[in-house]
Order: sequence, then C-alpha cells, then structure tokens
Amino acid sequence: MSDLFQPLDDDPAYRQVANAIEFKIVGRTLRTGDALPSESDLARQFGVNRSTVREAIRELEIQGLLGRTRGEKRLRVTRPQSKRISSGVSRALALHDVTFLELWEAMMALEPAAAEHAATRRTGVHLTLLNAAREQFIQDSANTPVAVQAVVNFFKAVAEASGNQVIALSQAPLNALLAPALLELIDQVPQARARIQLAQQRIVNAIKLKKTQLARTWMEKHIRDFKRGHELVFQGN
Amino acid sequence: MSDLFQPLDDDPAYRQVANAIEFKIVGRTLRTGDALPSESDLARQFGVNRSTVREAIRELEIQGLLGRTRGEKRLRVTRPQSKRISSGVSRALALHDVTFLELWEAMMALEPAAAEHAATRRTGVHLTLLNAAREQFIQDSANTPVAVQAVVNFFKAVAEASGNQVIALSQAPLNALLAPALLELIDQVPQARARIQLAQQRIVNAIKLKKTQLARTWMEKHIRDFKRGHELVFQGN
DNA sequence: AATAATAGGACTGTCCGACAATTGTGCCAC
DNA sequence: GTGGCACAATTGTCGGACAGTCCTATTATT
Repeated sequence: MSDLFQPLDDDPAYRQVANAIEFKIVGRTLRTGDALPSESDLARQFGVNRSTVREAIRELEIQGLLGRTRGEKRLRVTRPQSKRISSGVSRALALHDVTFLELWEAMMALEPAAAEHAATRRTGVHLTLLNAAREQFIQDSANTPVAVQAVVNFFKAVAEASGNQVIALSQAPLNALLAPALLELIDQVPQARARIQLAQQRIVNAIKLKKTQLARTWMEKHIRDFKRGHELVFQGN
Repeated sequence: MSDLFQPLDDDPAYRQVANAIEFKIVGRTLRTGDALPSESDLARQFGVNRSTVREAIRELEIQGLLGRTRGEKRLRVTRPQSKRISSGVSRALALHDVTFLELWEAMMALEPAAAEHAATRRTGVHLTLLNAAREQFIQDSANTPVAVQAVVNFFKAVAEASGNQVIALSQAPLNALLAPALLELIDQVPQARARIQLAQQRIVNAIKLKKTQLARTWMEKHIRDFKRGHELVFQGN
C-alpha cells in the first residue's frame, strides 16, 4: 500500500513565500488588480532576504498570477491569461511527442462542441472575429504561414464564441500543435485551401444563423478533413 | 490597423537567460535527464550574476522543464508532468470563476471521447486502475471526500486508458474543478451514490469488452446525470 | 490658475561577496 | 569490490550596493 511515513517536505524558503502569496491570491484576500507590496516590504514581512522574495514572485509571475502592464514598475495581481497558460501546455505536449492522431482526436472532441455552443451564444463581436479570420485566410492563402495562422485564429475565434472559458482554455493549447502539422498539409495537399475555405464558410454561416447542430456537423466534417489530408501527406505509413 | 512600431521588448536579463535555456531544452540540445550545469557555471557562461541565473531557472523549474528528484542537488532536464501542468490550469480556471455549466459542457465534450478511445486501447493495467477507482468508490462512498476523490480517480483512469496524451492532459484540469462541485452534489442528492456506482460499472464493462460506442454512450449518460444532480441541488435557479 | 519643468523618493533589475548545509567524488583501508 | 572519510562542489540564503526608471509633490513658467 502506501508508506507509513510521507517524506517530510522541508520546502526552501522561496517556495514557502510563493505558496503564502499564492494562498492569499487564490483566497481572494489579494484581489485582481491589487498592487503587491514592494519587494523590500515583502522581504521584511516574511523575514527573508529580498533575493529570496524575488525568486518567489518569479514563480507567481510565470504562472500568470502576478503581472505588470507595460512600463509599470510594481507588480499587481492578475488573472492568468489563457495565452500564458496554453503556451505552457502546448510546450509540454510537444515535449511529450504527441502524434497527429492524438491531436486530431482531441480536436474532434473539442471543436465540434465549441462550434455548437458558439452557435448558441455568439455575439456580433464574435461574428466579426470569425469573419476576420476567414477573410485573412482567403486573402493570404498563398502565403502559407499566414494562412496557417488564419486557420488557428479561426479555431480560436470559434472557441471564444462558445462563451465557455473551460472549452476555450482547453482548446487553446491545441492550436500551437496544429500549426506545424498544418504547415505541411496545406502545401502538400492541392485541394486543402479550397476545402478549408468552404468549411469555414459553412461553419460561420451555421453559427451566424444559430443552427447548433449544423455548426457541430460542419465542424466535424472540417476536422475529419484534416485527418484525410494528413493521411494523404503520409500515405504509405 | 496595426501600429507602425511594435513596443520594443527589452526583456530583463533573467528572462533572456530563461528563454535561452528553454530554447536548448525544447530544441533537444539539452535532453531529458541531462544535468544542468551548476548555477555558477551558467552565470559565467551567460555573463550574469548567479542571482540572475537563479531567477531564470526558477521559471523553468516551475514550468516543469527542470526538476530534481528528492534529495538531489543538481537540477536535471525533465519533461513536464501532467500533474504540474494541470494544477496551473485548474487554478487559472478557478480564478476565472467558471460556472458549473461551463465545466459540464467541457466534460461532455472530453469524457465520452476519452471513454470511446479507452475502449479501443485499454490494456490490462488500465482495467486494474479503473476497477481500483470503482471499488474505492464503493468501499468509501460513506466518506464523502474520499468518494469524491474516487470519482475523480475514475475519470483520470479513463483518460489515461484512452492512450491519448492530449485528451488526458486536457481532461486533467477539469478534475480539480469537478471535486468541489461533486462534494455538494453527492451529499445532497440521495440517489447520487447509487447512480454513480451503476454508471461506473457500465462504463468499465463497456471498456473491458472494447465496445467503443457503448462506452461513449454510458459515459454521456453518466455526465448528463451530473447536470441533473446539480440542477436538483440548485433547483429554482 | 493652468501647465510645464524639476527634484526627491521609492522600486526594480542587477551585481558582488559571503557562509552554512548538503551533496558529489576521489582516495584509502580492508 | 565495499565501506568510510575527507575534501571539493553546489545550493539556499543573506547582507549590502548602485544605476536606471517611475511616481509624486513642489517649484517655475506662461
């Protein structure tokens, strides 16, 4: 079973300081927007050296719990932005050598759901963003990297339009993984550009008309297409 | 449109150092398991002070790119473990005040997919884990916190059995959010325990028999039940 | 009076040097 | 080869220091 004793964790001071501050933030004692005391002040309060405090706040800054707006000196409490979070997750996934199939299955689970909810909850702003991504793809489809970015932006826009932060945050890391795969696919499959363009149009239209099932279905077909394209690129494997 | 000039980013030294090291890790120049040079050595190489290096490696340590096994002094390159990643994401979500509905929709997207793939790819080990979680729930269903943990373990086991790291890593943060919601639900809905137990049994059975569609369906019903239970608890809203 | 310039004060980013505690290592005895 | 021991290397933490930048209140200017 389990050991009789837990290894006693004698965390270094910088970690304890970090935990203490994190506790206050998560417990909302320190609220979003509040400015953190100065480093020297914290050092005094915790009774540790300023260097130690700095290592601690570095942790929280990385996790997105603390941040500062450009050109501002003092740190304030912030809510982790999806961008910061998702980049960490996608890097983790990249380091774990995820396969295209794994990515595809995850997209197949999330994107149609996102599209469905987007069709229910999208606002005018969302439609604008969706169309912007779609038009970017049409405009720059010759420039492959830009086109890939446009596809990613499209998925991001759908996820945001879903009005569901959990889905959006779960979906975000997938985009970073999708980009490199798409880069090859889009160049090596002749019909890819036309199919993507058509799919996006159908999806946006369904979302616009609030046809939830249709949005889901078109999105499913769209994602399925990626797999077909990928198989074409790697035919024989 | 966009501004003519980007704000020039004059990243502080510790961030540049962190990026430089991260680059080597992601680019596999530094490979998993390799020991990092000592702090003093890094300071010399980068031409900065050791304190600066320390702030930099703190970043990477937090992100799970560096770590050390208990009682080891030197840092080594590690691959981010899902536990570390997911805790960050769930905290972010918690700070964003996600609603039960958002969580539920995300589960509704991910868990049935996980169950379906689990039915295809599960190994004997996975079945053992699934049954362990199931039995824990049966055994300790009177002890609410333990029961909740057992439910979480069950979902985790399904996600792992799916053989899809992306789905597993996307699903992990949801568990931390599910727990508190479940804590109330399980106590206030009389039939909750029996229904969860039955659902788990059906799901495990389908996974065991490799009935993919059945696994998905039972999981869907299982998740739907959570929503019904939640509505019972908050009836009137 | 309204606005612009300026002088301090407060902080952050970075550096230097230091020391105890702990871990890694090479050498020696057995 | 194994165990043990002394010594080197390394980390965690501390104190102090200083330049550059931001904030603020005061002073000078129109």
